[in-house]
Amino acid sequence: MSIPNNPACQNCKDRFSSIFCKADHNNLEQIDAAKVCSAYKKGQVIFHEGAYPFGVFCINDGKIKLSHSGDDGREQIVRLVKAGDIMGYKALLSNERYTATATALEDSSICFIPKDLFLSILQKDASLSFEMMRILSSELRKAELKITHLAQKPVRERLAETLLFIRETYGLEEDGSTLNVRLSREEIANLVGTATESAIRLLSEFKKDGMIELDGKKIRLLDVPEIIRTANLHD
Amino acid sequence: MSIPNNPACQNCKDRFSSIFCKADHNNLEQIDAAKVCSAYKKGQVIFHEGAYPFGVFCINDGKIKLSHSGDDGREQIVRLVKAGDIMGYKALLSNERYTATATALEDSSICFIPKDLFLSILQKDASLSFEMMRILSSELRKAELKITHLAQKPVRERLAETLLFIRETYGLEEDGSTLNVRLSREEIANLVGTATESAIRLLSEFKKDGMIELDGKKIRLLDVPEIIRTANLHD
DNA sequence: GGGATACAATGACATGTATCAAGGCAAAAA
DNA sequence: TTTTTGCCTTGATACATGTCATTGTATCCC
Repeated sequence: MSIPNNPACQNCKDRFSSIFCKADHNNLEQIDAAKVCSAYKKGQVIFHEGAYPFGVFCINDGKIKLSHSGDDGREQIVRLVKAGDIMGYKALLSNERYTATATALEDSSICFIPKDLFLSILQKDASLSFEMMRILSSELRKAELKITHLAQKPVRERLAETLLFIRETYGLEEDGSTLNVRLSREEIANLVGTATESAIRLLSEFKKDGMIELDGKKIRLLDVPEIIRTANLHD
Repeated sequence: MSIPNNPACQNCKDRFSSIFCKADHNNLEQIDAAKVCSAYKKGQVIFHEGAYPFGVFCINDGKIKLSHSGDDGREQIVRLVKAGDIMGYKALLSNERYTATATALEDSSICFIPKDLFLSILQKDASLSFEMMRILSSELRKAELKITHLAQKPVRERLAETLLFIRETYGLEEDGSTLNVRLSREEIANLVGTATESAIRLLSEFKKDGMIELDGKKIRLLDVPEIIRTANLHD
């Protein structure tokens, strides 16, 4: 299933960028003592839509997708998660079941922090809870923007926007142009909110127009300014 | 512009349902002393997308829409606000400009709470900030569900869903079937995320099918179970 | 290696929805 | 009243996009 290995939070390479960077030192020690870190293989599910949350997950290393599954079974990816991010907090805070499924996009190392501890520290540590609010606000802002674009922009623009979003989230490889994640065409489509075939067709167009280069699941962004123009980003 | 009238928070009819129901009594007194309550006419803008926030707004009475304006000028309604709700907190917490415009759907009475006071109380009052997180989580959950539905459901289903959403938010009139708000066809379309003409056409269909009754801007829900079925709600 | 399986790509087609245009109706203004 | 204005409504049309079907192409496993 998953191999535990417990790196100390105090040495976590993301301790300065994650939500816990603002946390009190004592609290960080408590978290470190209680957390359990596990390894997940690519494709493995960390938690399932509909299940009850027992804590939050903090990504030590790897990449995760969070997705809803619609009535017809098609999935909609609602968030991409990277090292240093936490996930599963929404269900925990609103005391409801998970509304999304978390799946590893590559082999990942993920820490689990028990519910009670996380909530009690949130009660005590004002700067941590403030940081939590900042994260929630920012996610909400992104979600509302996505709603507007889904309602108003054609697929072509949304695909271009999605490529830029992936770059922002996961960055580029050493060559400075290849997106640093491998997604299937279907996953890209589920991120854009369109049919797989449409995503494929438009990616081919983008390639023909010299905006991108395709090599299997590798995507190189050749002409970012043109992609930005295609995305029609004035917002 | 707007006529100030300052009802005491301690007697506010929504003090038990709003976010402040969990707030400490001392803090509530502070808020009461600092807040400014104003009256807004229907159609009046409370704050504008792109402006900097100086505080949060708490609805004393009335109904408000929060909307993004897309690139082409078309608006997308992202939230409906009612008495007891607060708005403008997202921009405040993430320390950014407003991403939406707030417009009164009817004559409303709205209190303004200055930024510094709100933030400082949020720092001190753990249960208030916890309540704030609950609200944010819940809004985020709704937004993500909307994203999935926009991406996957046809307009017909989304319109049915929107009618149910309006009922949930603003409730019904005394007759037990008329939606307790007057929205233009354009506003309904901007809530659904479709063209005005499409919304009109589908409303006519719903009427023909006996699900609803239309009388100007009044909408009566005649057959709620059938509307639920049309909305295809299994989620 | 060679079959099997999953994924990618492309074409043909159907259709939901947006867009454009024109007319109707009702409330407000002159 | 008549005019004006703002919405609502309906029809005709075009187009983007989803769906279905087929072939090609890697990748995995026995």
